[in-house]
Amino acid sequence: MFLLIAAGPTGSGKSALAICLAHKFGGEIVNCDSLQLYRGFDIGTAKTPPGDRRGVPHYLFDVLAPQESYSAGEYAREARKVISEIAGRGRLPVVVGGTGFYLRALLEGLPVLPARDERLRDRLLEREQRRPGSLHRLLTRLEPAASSRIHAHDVQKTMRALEVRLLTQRALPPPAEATALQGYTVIKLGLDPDRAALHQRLETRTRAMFESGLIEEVKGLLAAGATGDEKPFEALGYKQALLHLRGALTLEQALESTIVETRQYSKRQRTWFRRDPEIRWLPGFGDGVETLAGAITQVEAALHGADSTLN
RNA sequence: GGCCAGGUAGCUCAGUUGGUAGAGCGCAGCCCUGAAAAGGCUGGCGUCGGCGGUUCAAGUCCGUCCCUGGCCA
Repeated sequence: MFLLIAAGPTGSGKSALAICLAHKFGGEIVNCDSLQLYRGFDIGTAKTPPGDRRGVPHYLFDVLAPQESYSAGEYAREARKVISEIAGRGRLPVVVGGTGFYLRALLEGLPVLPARDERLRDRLLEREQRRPGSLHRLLTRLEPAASSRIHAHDVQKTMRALEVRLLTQRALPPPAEATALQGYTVIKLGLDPDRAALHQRLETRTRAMFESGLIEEVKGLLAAGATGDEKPFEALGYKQALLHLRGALTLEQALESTIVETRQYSKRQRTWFRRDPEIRWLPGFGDGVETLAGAITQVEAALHGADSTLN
Protein backbone atom coordinates (compact mmCIF):
# COMPACT_ATOMS: atom_id res chain seq x y z
CA MET A 1 0.00 0.00 0.00
CA PHE A 2 1.18 3.46 -0.84
CA LEU A 3 0.67 6.76 0.86
CA LEU A 4 1.39 9.99 -0.93
CA ILE A 5 2.25 13.19 0.91
CA ALA A 6 2.26 16.72 -0.51
CA ALA A 7 4.08 19.15 1.78
CA GLY A 8 5.53 22.64 1.48
CA PRO A 9 4.92 26.23 2.57
CA THR A 10 1.56 27.92 2.26
CA GLY A 11 0.87 29.18 -1.22
CA SER A 12 3.26 26.75 -2.88
CA GLY A 13 0.45 24.95 -4.67
CA LYS A 14 0.14 21.78 -2.59
CA SER A 15 -3.58 21.43 -3.20
CA ALA A 16 -3.28 21.80 -6.95
CA LEU A 17 -0.49 19.26 -7.02
CA ALA A 18 -2.41 16.82 -4.84
CA ILE A 19 -5.60 17.05 -6.87
CA CYS A 20 -3.69 16.49 -10.07
CA LEU A 21 -1.83 13.48 -8.69
CA ALA A 22 -4.96 12.04 -7.12
CA HIS A 23 -6.78 12.45 -10.39
CA LYS A 24 -4.05 10.67 -12.31
CA PHE A 25 -3.27 7.85 -9.88
CA GLY A 26 -6.71 7.08 -8.49
CA GLY A 27 -6.24 8.94 -5.26
CA GLU A 28 -8.36 10.53 -2.59
CA ILE A 29 -7.31 13.55 -0.58
CA VAL A 30 -6.83 13.77 3.17
CA ASN A 31 -6.40 17.19 4.71
CA CYS A 32 -3.40 17.88 6.94
CA ASP A 33 -4.00 21.57 7.59
CA SER A 34 -4.99 22.49 11.12
CA LEU A 35 -7.38 25.21 9.95
CA GLN A 36 -9.01 23.73 6.90
CA LEU A 37 -10.53 21.27 9.37
CA TYR A 38 -12.92 24.05 10.39
CA ARG A 39 -16.31 24.62 8.82
CA GLY A 40 -16.95 28.13 7.61
CA PHE A 41 -13.30 29.15 7.44
CA ASP A 42 -12.95 28.96 3.69
CA ILE A 43 -11.57 32.12 2.13
CA GLY A 44 -8.75 32.82 4.55
CA THR A 45 -7.57 29.21 4.71
CA ALA A 46 -7.42 28.96 0.91
CA LYS A 47 -9.62 25.90 0.99
CA THR A 48 -10.11 24.41 -2.47
CA PRO A 49 -13.73 25.11 -3.47
CA PRO A 50 -15.71 21.92 -4.23
CA GLY A 51 -16.03 23.01 -7.85
CA ASP A 52 -12.27 22.88 -8.29
CA ARG A 53 -11.79 19.40 -6.87
CA ARG A 54 -12.17 17.60 -10.19
CA GLY A 55 -14.33 14.94 -8.61
CA VAL A 56 -11.57 13.82 -6.27
CA PRO A 57 -12.98 12.93 -2.83
CA HIS A 58 -11.72 15.13 0.00
CA TYR A 59 -11.59 14.08 3.67
CA LEU A 60 -11.08 15.90 6.96
CA PHE A 61 -12.21 19.23 5.59
CA ASP A 62 -15.05 21.06 7.38
CA VAL A 63 -15.23 18.53 10.19
CA LEU A 64 -14.94 20.91 13.15
CA ALA A 65 -17.14 23.69 14.45
CA PRO A 66 -15.31 26.87 15.52
CA GLN A 67 -15.68 26.18 19.22
CA GLU A 68 -14.19 22.69 18.99
CA SER A 69 -10.58 22.54 20.05
CA TYR A 70 -8.33 19.97 18.50
CA SER A 71 -4.88 18.51 18.83
CA ALA A 72 -2.21 16.68 16.90
CA GLY A 73 -3.11 13.45 18.66
CA GLU A 74 -6.76 13.63 17.67
CA TYR A 75 -5.76 14.51 14.15
CA ALA A 76 -3.40 11.54 13.88
CA ARG A 77 -6.10 9.10 15.02
CA GLU A 78 -8.72 10.49 12.65
CA ALA A 79 -6.37 10.69 9.70
CA ARG A 80 -5.09 7.14 10.17
CA LYS A 81 -8.64 5.88 10.13
CA VAL A 82 -9.51 7.75 6.96
CA ILE A 83 -6.29 6.67 5.25
CA SER A 84 -6.90 3.05 6.04
CA GLU A 85 -10.42 3.27 4.63
CA ILE A 86 -9.18 4.79 1.41
CA ALA A 87 -6.45 2.20 1.02
CA GLY A 88 -8.97 -0.50 1.87
CA ARG A 89 -10.95 0.51 -1.18
CA GLY A 90 -7.86 0.10 -3.30
CA ARG A 91 -7.42 3.83 -3.75
CA LEU A 92 -4.33 5.96 -3.14
CA PRO A 93 -4.47 8.21 -0.06
CA VAL A 94 -2.96 11.62 -0.74
CA VAL A 95 -2.25 13.68 2.38
CA VAL A 96 -2.01 17.42 1.72
CA GLY A 97 -1.20 20.14 4.14
CA GLY A 98 1.21 22.54 5.71
CA THR A 99 0.84 21.57 9.36
CA GLY A 100 4.13 19.78 9.85
CA PHE A 101 3.42 18.80 13.43
CA TYR A 102 0.17 17.08 12.47
CA LEU A 103 1.95 15.27 9.67
CA ARG A 104 4.60 14.04 12.04
CA ALA A 105 1.98 12.88 14.53
CA LEU A 106 0.25 11.02 11.72
CA LEU A 107 3.33 9.29 10.32
CA GLU A 108 5.59 8.83 13.34
CA GLY A 109 3.04 8.95 16.10
CA LEU A 110 3.12 10.76 19.40
CA PRO A 111 4.26 9.23 22.68
CA VAL A 112 1.30 7.82 24.58
CA LEU A 113 0.68 10.60 27.05
CA PRO A 114 -2.31 12.13 28.75
CA ALA A 115 -4.38 14.59 26.75
CA ARG A 116 -4.88 18.20 27.73
CA ASP A 117 -6.46 18.88 31.07
CA GLU A 118 -8.02 22.33 31.05
CA ARG A 119 -8.58 22.53 34.78
CA LEU A 120 -4.96 21.71 35.53
CA ARG A 121 -3.87 24.22 32.92
CA ASP A 122 -6.00 26.93 34.43
CA ARG A 123 -4.38 26.37 37.78
CA LEU A 124 -0.89 26.33 36.31
CA LEU A 125 -1.54 29.47 34.32
CA GLU A 126 -2.80 31.26 37.37
CA ARG A 127 0.35 30.29 39.20
CA GLU A 128 2.50 31.56 36.33
CA GLN A 129 0.65 34.86 36.27
CA ARG A 130 1.13 35.35 39.95
CA ARG A 131 4.82 34.50 39.77
CA PRO A 132 6.26 34.70 36.26
CA GLY A 133 8.83 32.01 35.62
CA SER A 134 7.52 29.77 38.37
CA LEU A 135 6.30 27.04 36.03
CA HIS A 136 9.68 26.58 34.43
CA ARG A 137 11.36 26.52 37.83
CA LEU A 138 8.89 23.88 38.96
CA LEU A 139 9.56 21.83 35.85
CA THR A 140 13.29 22.07 36.48
CA ARG A 141 12.73 20.54 39.89
CA LEU A 142 10.35 17.79 38.75
CA GLU A 143 11.74 16.98 35.32
CA PRO A 144 15.20 18.45 34.70
CA ALA A 145 15.59 16.72 31.34
CA ALA A 146 12.42 18.29 29.97
CA SER A 147 13.14 21.72 31.37
CA SER A 148 16.55 21.83 29.73
CA ARG A 149 14.93 21.26 26.37
CA ILE A 150 12.35 24.01 26.83
CA HIS A 151 13.30 27.66 27.02
CA ALA A 152 12.18 29.36 30.22
CA HIS A 153 10.19 31.93 28.25
CA ASP A 154 8.20 29.31 26.41
CA VAL A 155 5.28 29.09 28.80
CA GLN A 156 3.11 27.10 26.42
CA LYS A 157 5.55 24.22 26.09
CA THR A 158 6.58 24.41 29.72
CA MET A 159 2.96 24.05 30.72
CA ARG A 160 2.46 20.98 28.54
CA ALA A 161 5.55 19.30 29.99
CA LEU A 162 4.37 20.01 33.51
CA GLU A 163 0.89 18.77 32.69
CA VAL A 164 2.31 15.47 31.45
CA ARG A 165 4.52 15.13 34.47
CA LEU A 166 1.75 15.86 36.96
CA LEU A 167 -0.82 13.65 35.25
CA THR A 168 1.38 10.61 34.62
CA GLN A 169 2.57 10.72 38.19
CA ARG A 170 -0.99 10.08 39.22
CA ALA A 171 -2.08 7.92 36.35
CA LEU A 172 0.38 5.11 35.85
CA PRO A 173 1.27 3.04 33.80
CA PRO A 174 4.28 4.91 32.39
CA PRO A 175 4.10 6.27 28.86
CA ALA A 176 4.54 3.84 26.00
CA GLU A 177 6.61 4.52 22.94
CA ALA A 178 5.22 6.46 20.02
CA THR A 179 3.65 4.21 17.44
CA ALA A 180 4.54 5.00 13.85
CA LEU A 181 2.07 4.40 11.07
CA GLN A 182 2.64 0.87 9.79
CA GLY A 183 2.05 -0.87 6.51
CA TYR A 184 2.50 1.92 3.98
CA THR A 185 5.20 2.86 1.55
CA VAL A 186 5.25 6.60 2.03
CA ILE A 187 6.12 8.90 -0.87
CA LYS A 188 6.80 12.40 0.37
CA LEU A 189 6.84 15.24 -2.11
CA GLY A 190 7.75 18.77 -1.08
CA LEU A 191 7.21 21.97 -3.03
CA ASP A 192 10.02 24.48 -2.90
CA PRO A 193 9.25 27.52 -5.05
CA ASP A 194 11.66 30.43 -5.39
CA ARG A 195 11.31 32.55 -2.28
CA ALA A 196 10.80 35.92 -3.94
CA ALA A 197 8.18 34.41 -6.23
CA LEU A 198 6.41 32.82 -3.27
CA HIS A 199 6.38 36.10 -1.35
CA GLN A 200 4.90 37.83 -4.36
CA ARG A 201 2.24 35.18 -4.69
CA LEU A 202 1.38 35.28 -0.99
CA GLU A 203 0.87 39.04 -1.15
CA THR A 204 -1.35 38.75 -4.19
CA ARG A 205 -3.31 35.93 -2.63
CA THR A 206 -3.84 37.82 0.62
CA ARG A 207 -5.12 40.89 -1.22
CA ALA A 208 -7.47 38.66 -3.17
CA MET A 209 -8.78 37.09 0.05
CA PHE A 210 -9.69 40.49 1.47
CA GLU A 211 -11.21 41.60 -1.83
CA SER A 212 -13.25 38.47 -2.22
CA GLY A 213 -14.98 38.61 1.11
CA LEU A 214 -12.78 37.56 4.01
CA ILE A 215 -14.23 40.32 6.19
CA GLU A 216 -17.76 39.29 5.24
CA GLU A 217 -16.94 35.67 6.01
CA VAL A 218 -15.89 36.69 9.52
CA LYS A 219 -19.03 38.81 9.95
CA GLY A 220 -21.06 35.80 8.93
CA LEU A 221 -19.33 33.55 11.45
CA LEU A 222 -19.99 36.08 14.19
CA ALA A 223 -23.61 36.43 13.12
CA ALA A 224 -23.92 32.65 13.31
CA GLY A 225 -22.97 32.72 16.96
CA ALA A 226 -19.19 32.69 17.17
CA THR A 227 -17.64 35.11 19.66
CA GLY A 228 -14.29 35.52 17.99
CA ASP A 229 -12.46 33.87 20.86
CA GLU A 230 -12.52 30.43 19.26
CA LYS A 231 -9.24 28.92 18.16
CA PRO A 232 -9.58 29.31 14.40
CA PHE A 233 -9.94 33.06 14.85
CA GLU A 234 -6.24 33.07 15.71
CA ALA A 235 -5.53 32.17 12.11
CA LEU A 236 -3.80 34.48 9.67
CA GLY A 237 -6.27 36.86 8.15
CA TYR A 238 -9.07 35.96 10.55
CA LYS A 239 -7.24 37.50 13.46
CA GLN A 240 -6.70 40.68 11.48
CA ALA A 241 -10.23 40.76 10.04
CA LEU A 242 -11.58 40.54 13.57
CA LEU A 243 -9.35 43.37 14.77
CA HIS A 244 -10.54 45.46 11.86
CA LEU A 245 -14.21 44.76 12.61
CA ARG A 246 -13.56 45.76 16.21
CA GLY A 247 -11.94 48.98 15.13
CA ALA A 248 -8.40 48.19 16.24
CA LEU A 249 -6.95 48.12 12.73
CA THR A 250 -7.76 49.94 9.51
CA LEU A 251 -8.46 47.74 6.54
CA GLU A 252 -5.06 48.61 5.12
CA GLN A 253 -3.33 47.71 8.40
CA ALA A 254 -5.21 44.43 8.61
CA LEU A 255 -4.16 43.56 5.09
CA GLU A 256 -0.55 44.57 5.65
CA SER A 257 -0.31 42.61 8.90
CA THR A 258 -1.75 39.51 7.27
CA ILE A 259 0.74 39.73 4.42
CA VAL A 260 3.68 40.02 6.82
CA GLU A 261 2.55 37.22 9.12
CA THR A 262 1.76 34.92 6.21
CA ARG A 263 5.29 35.41 4.90
CA GLN A 264 6.68 34.61 8.36
CA TYR A 265 4.51 31.54 8.61
CA SER A 266 5.74 30.26 5.27
CA LYS A 267 9.30 30.61 6.55
CA ARG A 268 8.52 28.56 9.66
CA GLN A 269 7.03 25.85 7.44
CA ARG A 270 10.14 25.75 5.29
CA THR A 271 12.31 25.41 8.37
CA TRP A 272 10.14 22.58 9.63
CA PHE A 273 9.93 20.56 6.43
CA ARG A 274 13.54 21.11 5.43
CA ARG A 275 14.69 18.85 8.22
CA ASP A 276 12.79 15.87 6.83
CA PRO A 277 15.29 13.80 4.80
CA GLU A 278 12.53 11.72 3.23
CA ILE A 279 10.98 14.60 1.33
CA ARG A 280 11.70 14.68 -2.39
CA TRP A 281 11.86 18.35 -3.20
CA LEU A 282 10.37 19.79 -6.34
CA PRO A 283 11.43 23.29 -7.31
CA GLY A 284 8.58 25.57 -8.35
CA PHE A 285 4.87 25.82 -7.65
CA GLY A 286 2.51 22.87 -7.59
CA ASP A 287 0.44 24.29 -10.43
CA GLY A 288 3.47 24.66 -12.72
CA VAL A 289 3.52 22.34 -15.71
CA GLU A 290 7.13 21.27 -15.26
CA THR A 291 6.78 20.78 -11.52
CA LEU A 292 3.71 18.67 -12.11
CA ALA A 293 5.49 16.59 -14.72
CA GLY A 294 8.40 16.10 -12.33
CA ALA A 295 6.02 15.00 -9.58
CA ILE A 296 4.33 12.48 -11.84
CA THR A 297 7.70 11.04 -12.81
CA GLN A 298 8.67 10.73 -9.15
CA VAL A 299 5.45 9.02 -8.20
CA GLU A 300 5.58 6.61 -11.12
CA ALA A 301 9.15 5.71 -10.30
CA ALA A 302 8.25 5.11 -6.67
CA LEU A 303 5.27 2.93 -7.55
CA HIS A 304 7.20 0.85 -10.09
CA GLY A 305 10.34 0.64 -8.00
CA ALA A 306 8.30 -0.84 -5.20
CA ASP A 307 6.57 -3.22 -7.62
CA SER A 308 9.87 -4.72 -8.76
CA THR A 309 11.20 -5.12 -5.23
CA LEU A 310 8.00 -6.81 -4.14
CA ASN A 311 8.17 -9.41 -6.93
C1' G B 1 11.27 85.06 1.33
C1' G B 2 10.79 84.86 7.12
C1' C B 3 9.91 81.90 11.60
C1' C B 4 9.44 77.09 14.03
C1' A B 5 10.11 71.71 14.26
C1' G B 6 12.71 67.82 12.26
C1' G B 7 16.63 64.99 9.16
C1' U B 8 20.20 58.61 13.53
C1' A B 9 19.69 50.60 11.10
C1' G B 10 14.82 48.71 5.63
C1' C B 11 10.51 51.43 8.77
C1' U B 12 8.94 54.22 13.43
C1' C B 13 11.81 56.48 16.81
C1' A B 14 15.44 56.81 21.86
C1' G B 15 20.00 58.95 22.63
C1' U B 16 21.55 61.81 30.04
C1' U B 17 25.87 67.75 31.67
C1' G B 18 30.34 66.43 24.24
C1' G B 19 33.83 60.40 25.09
C1' U B 20 33.44 56.69 17.84
C1' A B 21 25.26 54.77 18.94
C1' G B 22 20.38 51.79 20.97
C1' A B 23 14.90 49.85 21.11
C1' G B 24 10.39 48.05 18.72
C1' C B 25 8.88 46.25 14.11
C1' G B 26 10.68 44.27 9.52
C1' C B 27 14.40 41.02 7.64
C1' A B 28 17.70 36.57 8.14
C1' G B 29 18.68 31.94 10.63
C1' C B 30 16.72 28.27 13.97
C1' C B 31 13.82 25.20 17.69
C1' C B 32 9.46 22.34 18.42
C1' U B 33 6.46 15.15 21.39
C1' G B 34 -1.84 16.69 22.08
C1' A B 35 -2.90 25.17 21.33
C1' A B 36 1.27 24.06 15.95
C1' A B 37 -1.66 29.50 10.81
C1' A B 38 0.23 28.33 18.08
C1' G B 39 4.61 29.12 21.19
C1' G B 40 9.83 30.15 21.74
C1' C B 41 15.36 31.28 20.68
C1' U B 42 19.56 33.82 18.12
C1' G B 43 21.46 37.83 14.91
C1' G B 44 22.29 45.35 14.89
C1' C B 45 29.47 49.17 12.21
C1' G B 46 24.69 52.17 10.62
C1' U B 47 29.11 58.09 5.61
C1' C B 48 24.10 59.61 13.21
C1' G B 49 21.62 64.85 5.86
C1' G B 50 26.44 67.39 3.34
C1' C B 51 30.68 70.55 4.08
C1' G B 52 33.60 73.49 7.27
C1' G B 53 34.91 74.91 12.43
C1' U B 54 35.70 74.59 18.10
C1' U B 55 37.77 70.47 21.08
C1' C B 56 42.46 65.57 23.17
C1' A B 57 37.40 63.86 21.66
C1' A B 58 30.94 65.89 18.32
C1' G B 59 24.93 62.35 16.74
C1' U B 60 25.62 65.67 20.93
C1' C B 61 28.49 72.80 20.53
C1' C B 62 29.15 76.86 16.33
C1' G B 63 28.69 78.33 11.03
C1' U B 64 26.87 77.24 6.34
C1' C B 65 24.28 74.59 2.61
C1' C B 66 20.54 70.79 1.16
C1' C B 67 15.86 68.13 2.18
C1' U B 68 10.91 67.35 4.79
C1' G B 69 6.60 69.13 7.60
C1' G B 70 3.97 73.27 9.80
C1' C B 71 3.00 78.49 10.50
C1' C B 72 3.54 83.62 8.60
C1' A B 73 4.06 86.49 4.29
